Amino acid sequence: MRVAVTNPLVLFLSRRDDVSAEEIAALETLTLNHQDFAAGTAMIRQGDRPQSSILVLDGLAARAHYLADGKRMISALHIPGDYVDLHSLLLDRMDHDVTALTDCRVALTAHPDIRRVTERLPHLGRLLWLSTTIDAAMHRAWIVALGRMSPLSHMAHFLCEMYIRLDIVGQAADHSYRLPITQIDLADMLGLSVVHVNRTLQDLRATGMVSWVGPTVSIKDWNGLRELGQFEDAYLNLNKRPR
Amino acid sequence: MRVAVTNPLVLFLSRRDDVSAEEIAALETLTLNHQDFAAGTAMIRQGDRPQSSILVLDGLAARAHYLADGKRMISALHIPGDYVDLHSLLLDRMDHDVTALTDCRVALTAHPDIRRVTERLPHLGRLLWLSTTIDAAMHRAWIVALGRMSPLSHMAHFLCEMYIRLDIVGQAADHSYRLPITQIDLADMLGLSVVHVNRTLQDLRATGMVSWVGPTVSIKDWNGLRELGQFEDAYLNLNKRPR
DNA sequence: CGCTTTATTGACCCGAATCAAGTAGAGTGG
DNA sequence: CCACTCTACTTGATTCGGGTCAATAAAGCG
Repeated sequence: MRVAVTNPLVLFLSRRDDVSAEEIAALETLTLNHQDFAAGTAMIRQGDRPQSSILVLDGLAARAHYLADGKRMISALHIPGDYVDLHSLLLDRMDHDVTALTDCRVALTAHPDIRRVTERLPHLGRLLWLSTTIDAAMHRAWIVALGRMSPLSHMAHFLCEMYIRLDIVGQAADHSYRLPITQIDLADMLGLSVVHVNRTLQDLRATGMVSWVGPTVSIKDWNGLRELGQFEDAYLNLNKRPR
Repeated sequence: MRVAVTNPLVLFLSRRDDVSAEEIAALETLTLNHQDFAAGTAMIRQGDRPQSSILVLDGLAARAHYLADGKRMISALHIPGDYVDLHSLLLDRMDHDVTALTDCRVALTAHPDIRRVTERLPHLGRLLWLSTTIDAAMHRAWIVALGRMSPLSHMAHFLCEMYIRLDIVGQAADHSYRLPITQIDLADMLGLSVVHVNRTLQDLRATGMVSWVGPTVSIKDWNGLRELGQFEDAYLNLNKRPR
């Protein structure tokens, strides 16, 4: 029996810098402890003080914030290869929930182990640091889209981002990928009402640039969608270079 | 003549963990190289590949993103003690400008020097990593406010955040601080039009919770403002503990 | 003291929220 | 196998928050 598919975190990091065999081995050891979460369940809750960090191996997870009046906002969507809460290694308490939007398989990585690895392999430490700064860059892109883009452009931007990110970890092909999320989830990512998301999605489909049937997104006109969403991939740091 | 006021970065870090004398010395050495920027000038531009990172010593700096149609969005406001672009140590190219909103004095810290320090003093390295994860946490708080809060609450949240952050680095007293920014800048941080910012500001003043005269913000009713802005300071990681 | 930038106000309009109702699927169980 | 239920999706009507446009007042500032 073959060893499990390549660790998606290795794919994520390898896209940005060379990852040595020793570093890969360290990551494999770090991510041995798997766990499953059913769609809709919370992996971590606001206020928790986790002793380990969660790496998504399969499925989609979201960072969810709840307001006093019950409103929800999703500040990030995480895919396989994403370290959802690596920052909890350094942070005090979780300032948000992490929720499984679909059934998820994750790896739990104990904080002391991570710390040990980063001290033994400083370059790998920097790569992990890098992954949290890419998170921050994605946050900024979302801020810009929330603050200054039309819903239509925002949605286009979101679909572009998801394509690139999923492609890197081998979950997209031919400008097409699975995105099994509800319009409710999407509304909470775009900061819109569900009704308006539905209408915006219809407008987007009407452009012919994208089809989104069931869980499958297919980008028919990549350049058009990129332009509509003013999507520049620079913030995802896709260049392979020494870090 | 006395040595310059304590490095605000040391204040920032000391609030979150003990910083040893050796670490402070290393930071002082790192931040010797000062430079001034006039209000309105760009310290770094989108697309740049900086060889050093900027620490704000005095003044206010913003991360500014420009869209195709000329719209501007500010994704973060930085104050003394903030490492504006520490992430450029790891990232490829700047995905945004860094602009001086007021006259600024900064320290330029060369990337090789930072790298060397973090390898020699891993704990200090983690503290710097921590500062970038706090940036990310602030980004998330802004995302939530942009997506799901009313302009009035958003503004209240913003003023609460600024008070806490400025207080930590000794730039606030008695719930009062200097915030010499224009309503134009504020509009680009809140994702609103200038006109609406002006009106919202009047509404906020009308609550009596805040006065903002000239450059001076005075919070008259901290608890009221906190509640209005649903401000929870957890995301700023104000607990001093081992990191 | 002009000149430019910022702050303020009013009129008008449009985009997005809200409210309400109905449709379509996917399970579930009798 | 079909009624029942739950959730997600869709559509229409209405309301309202916030944008846009335009004009004026008030600061800064060279």
